[in-house]
Amino acid sequence: MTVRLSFENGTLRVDADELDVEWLADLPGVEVDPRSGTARAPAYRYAFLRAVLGERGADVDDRVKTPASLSLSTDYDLREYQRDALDAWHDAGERGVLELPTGSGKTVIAIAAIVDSSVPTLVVVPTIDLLEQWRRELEAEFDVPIGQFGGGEQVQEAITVSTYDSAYLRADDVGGDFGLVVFDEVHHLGGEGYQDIGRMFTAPARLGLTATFERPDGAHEAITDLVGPNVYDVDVDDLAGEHLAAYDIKRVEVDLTPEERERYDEAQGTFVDYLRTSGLSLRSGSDYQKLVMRSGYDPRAREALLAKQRARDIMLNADEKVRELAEILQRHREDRIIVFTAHTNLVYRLSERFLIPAITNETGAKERREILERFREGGYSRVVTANVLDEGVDVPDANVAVVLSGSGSEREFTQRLGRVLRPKADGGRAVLYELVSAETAEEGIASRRR
DNA sequence: TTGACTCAACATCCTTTGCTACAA
DNA sequence: TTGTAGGTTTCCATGTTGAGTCA
Repeated sequence: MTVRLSFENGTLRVDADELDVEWLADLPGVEVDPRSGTARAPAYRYAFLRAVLGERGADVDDRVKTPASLSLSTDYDLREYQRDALDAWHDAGERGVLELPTGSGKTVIAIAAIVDSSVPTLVVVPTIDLLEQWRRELEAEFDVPIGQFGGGEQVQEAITVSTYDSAYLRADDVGGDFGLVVFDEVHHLGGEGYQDIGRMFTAPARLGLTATFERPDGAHEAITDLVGPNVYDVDVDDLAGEHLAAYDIKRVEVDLTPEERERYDEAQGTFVDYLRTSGLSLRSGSDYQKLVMRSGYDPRAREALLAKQRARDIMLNADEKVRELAEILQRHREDRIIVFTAHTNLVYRLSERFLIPAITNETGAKERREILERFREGGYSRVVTANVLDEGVDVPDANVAVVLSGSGSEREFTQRLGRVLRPKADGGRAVLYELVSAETAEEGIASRRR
């Protein structure tokens, strides 16, 4: 029996000369369409299916484009932990996720992996900014043209960098063309739509890079299926002091003003009252999701959610935080500071009050570049931002971070901390201030992210 | 080529103690 | 008796991004 494998529209088509439908359907992951009689499997099962067919003694007529090998080399000298991470990935059969802190040189490891594999490679990244950074790195490192999907360009080369969005749009087409896919910030692959990217490529070798693999919604399990398990992780604290700056986290509790306290208690009370009287218990994010759905048809649920929103606004944007920030700015006159908030309104308030340049999603690309450039050169020593600079942007190094407000996300916190961890020329310590409104739900939020 | 716009997608959003029906 | 799963169906608000369209 000869089995033919081919890539077709993001799936793997499985044909046999004497069409034995039952035999085909018995292959793991293969489904037979009863009308057309064609058998298909998700593209990412390609390597696995080849192995199974081999075990079952079938002849395989493999028409998936076999990626030609490239001749690549690199001058990079890997640090010990980078070498260990790469070895762990090889030992896992070139499938898996490396969890390393921001600034630990994930790109370098990926480049070494590309050299070791020397097959056509797609690098998938979440933002245009990262697309450009990767492209520059790869062009500097390799003597071959680098392709690009995204940011207004659609050029395929043996080594191509793509945004997640473009990879999703092109997967139908090019899903069979690569031997290795590198997913930068691989936690994004857990998004419902993005998971398809992992499914629609045949690449047997897969490398995921992230600073925080686990997702609160559990979708890292899907990533494990698509890319491989977490095969290596190193913690910030393992590298701090040597490869990253040593740091301190200082938590500062502030009180609400009497007027804020009154409004907070009233709003939070409305929310808690609703929970008590509706018999709804909130133990997980999905419970909260139920509440949101309920708010679609239950006016009391809607009012409860709006009240919760008001309570959040009050505690996250408390006046006393602004006063505390003034002191911190005074104390760190000579330092380079990034201030983070959860809401853009507060960003603009702080920007006006302290004359600090602001960056939010509303800041155009050109202005954003200019501000960051001046920050890099020292013209500005402070920047205030909401979530824009959390990830996927090349932010010049600072040594003080002030988290005025944030979410309970461990990922967000890790990324913000990462912004001050580049090793300091003078060997100095970095510091992160975390401002928390006392006796509010923010205390819970703050402990969740740590 | 650029800028302004729209659109779809993604992420976070939650809290400590309880009701009800059903299966083991 | 004890333990466990649980429903309604597309979703309150805010922040952010990339792609696409059009002038």
